[in-house]
Amino acid sequence: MIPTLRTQVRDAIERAWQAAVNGGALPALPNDAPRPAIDVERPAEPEHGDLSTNLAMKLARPNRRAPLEIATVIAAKLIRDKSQPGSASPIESAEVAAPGFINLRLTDAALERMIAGILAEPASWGRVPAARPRRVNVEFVSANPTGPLTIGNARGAFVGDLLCRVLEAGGQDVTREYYFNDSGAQVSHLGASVVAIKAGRPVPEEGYKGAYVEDLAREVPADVWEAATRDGVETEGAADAVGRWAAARVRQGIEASLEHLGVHFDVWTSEARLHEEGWVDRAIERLRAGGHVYEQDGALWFRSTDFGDDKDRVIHRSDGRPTYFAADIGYVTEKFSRGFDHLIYIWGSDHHGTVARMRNAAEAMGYPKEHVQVLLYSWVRFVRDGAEISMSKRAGEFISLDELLAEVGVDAARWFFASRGHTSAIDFDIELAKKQSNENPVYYVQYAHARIASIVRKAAEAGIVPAADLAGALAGPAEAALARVVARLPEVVEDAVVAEETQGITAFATALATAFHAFYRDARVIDPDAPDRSAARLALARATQITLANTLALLGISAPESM
RNA sequence: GCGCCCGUAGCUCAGUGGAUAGAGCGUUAGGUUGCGGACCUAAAGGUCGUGGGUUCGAGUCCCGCCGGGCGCGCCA
Repeated sequence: MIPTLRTQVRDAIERAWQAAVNGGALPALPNDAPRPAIDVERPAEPEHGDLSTNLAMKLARPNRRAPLEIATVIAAKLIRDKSQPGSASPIESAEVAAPGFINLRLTDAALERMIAGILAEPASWGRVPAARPRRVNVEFVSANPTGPLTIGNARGAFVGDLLCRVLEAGGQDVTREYYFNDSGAQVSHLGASVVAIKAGRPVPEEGYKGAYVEDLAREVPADVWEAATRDGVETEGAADAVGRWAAARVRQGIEASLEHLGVHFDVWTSEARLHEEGWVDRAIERLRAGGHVYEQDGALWFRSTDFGDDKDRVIHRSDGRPTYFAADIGYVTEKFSRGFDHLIYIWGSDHHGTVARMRNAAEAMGYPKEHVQVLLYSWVRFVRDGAEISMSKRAGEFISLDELLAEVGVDAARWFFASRGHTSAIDFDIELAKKQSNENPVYYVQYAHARIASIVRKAAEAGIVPAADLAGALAGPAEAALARVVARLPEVVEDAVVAEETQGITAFATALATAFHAFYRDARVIDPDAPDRSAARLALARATQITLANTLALLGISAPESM
C-alpha cells in the first residue's frame, strides 16, 4: 500500500530538516525543546501550491532564527533531495513565502503512482491500516423495545454506524452492539397495555397507546395468551409474560428498521441476561473488594466522588432492587471479558450526567478509563414547515424512523447526518428535506458516479481500455486538477478517524464530484481520433469512479450506475 | 445556582492555531449543434453573539458577559 501523498511529503520534509541539521545549516534543537510535529496542509489558495508546511515558523523560537531563513534552508534541501538520482521524492518545487511558509508542488510521477495504485487495488483504496489494530465495541441506539424506533432515535443510529464505518476504514476490528431491557417496568407496562386491549379494557394510565400496541394485541399467539390466563382470566404475571413476548416482537421490528437503514448489529445484549448470568453481582463484588462501595440509608452506593464525580451513585435501592447503573457496571465487565480493547458508547447529550459514573466505575474495577469512551450527540429538532414536531412514544404520538425514510430516503438521510458534526444541535425540516431532495448534494455526488459509469460503458463499446502505463497521463491541466483531488481520499479518511467525525468525508465527496464535472467539461474522454489520450483519460475516470464509490460506501450510501 | 454542549452568509451547516473564512440550498446574470443539463461559469451576500487576554498569527486556545439546548433522582 502506497503511503498518502501527505505522508510522503512529511517524510521528505523530515529528511530535508535532518540533512540541514547534520550539515550544520540549521542548529539542532535544544535538549529541553519538544520536537515540533511537521504539519502538512492543503493551502486554500492554488498559488500556494499543492501542500504547505509551517515547520520553519515552529522552529523559529527554539532555533532562534528568522522563519524565512529557516524556510529557505529547508526548501533548498528539499529541491536537492529531489534532484538526487533515483529519488522518489514527491516534491516538484518548494517555494518560501512570508511569514515563513514552505509551499510545495507535487510531481506528476507521484500522482501517477497514486492513480495506478487505485486501479491496481480498488478495494483497499481509502482504507488506512492501523498501527495497532484494536478490537472496538461500539454500543448505540439501545432503545428499549417498547415501541418502534422513532425519528428521535435516528441520529444515534446514523452517528453510531458512521463511526463504525470510519473505524473499520481505519483498520479497527469493530463490533456493533445493541443493548436492550426486556424485563423492566416499561416492558411490563407494554404487556399490560396489550392485555388491556385484548380484554377490551382501556389502556392503563402508564401504558402505551400507539396504534402499534393494537397490532400487537391482534398478533399475540395462542400459546402465549393461554400461559398468561387461567380459565379466560388473566393471571398475576400476565402483563410480564405478554410483555416479554411483545418486547421480543417489537425488537424484531426494530432490527428490521435498522437493517433497512443499512445498520447491522453484530450483538444484541439483554439486560435481563446480564443479571441472570451474574455479571452484575460479580461486578459489584469486585467494587466491594476494592473498597469502592458503602451502605447508607439502606441503599448500596458507589464512591464515584473518589474518582472526581460530584456525588456518589446508588447501585442498589433501599428496597434492594438494582438501579440501571448496576446493570451498566456488570455490562462493562461482560464486554471486556469478550476481549475488547476499547468500548465506545453513543449516547444522546441528555445522558451526559451519567458519563462520569460509568467511566469511574470502570476505572474502579481496574479498566483504563481512556478505554471507556462516551460519544455524546446533540438533539435533533424535527420540524415540519417551521413548526417543531413534539413526540411521545407512550401517548403514541410520534413519527417512526420507517416513516421518515419512506419520505426522505435512506441515502439522503445518511448524507444529512454524515455532513454535520455530532455535537451540533441541528434542525431537520422534513418538508424541506423532501422538497430539496432533487437538489440534495448526495444526488450531485451520485450523479457524478453514474455519469462516469455511463462513460465507462460507452468506452467499452468503443473498444477503449484504460491505459496501463500512466506516465505522462496527468500532464494536461484538466487531468492534473482532477488527479489531485482523487489522490486525497486516504488523507480524508485518516482525518475522519482521528476526529471521529464524517463531515470531512461528505465535503470531500462533493469536492470530488465538482472536480469531475469540471474535468468532464474540459476533457473529452472518448475520442476515436486520439486513442492514447482516450485510454489515459479513461484510466483517470475509472480511478475517480472507484474513489466516489468507496467514499459513498464509507458513508453507507449507494453508488448508482445510472439514475 | 453549578456542570456539559452550542452561537459562522437570507436558510441548513462545514471550518486538525496559519495566508483573501467555505459548501449546499435560495437569489441574480449567463452557458450546450459533441461522452448523461440531476451539469457548468459568474455575481451579490459575513462586525465568525460580545468584551478582554495568550502569540509571529485566533472563527479555532484562556477568562468574563449575552443568548439558546441539555443535565444536576434510590427515573431510564
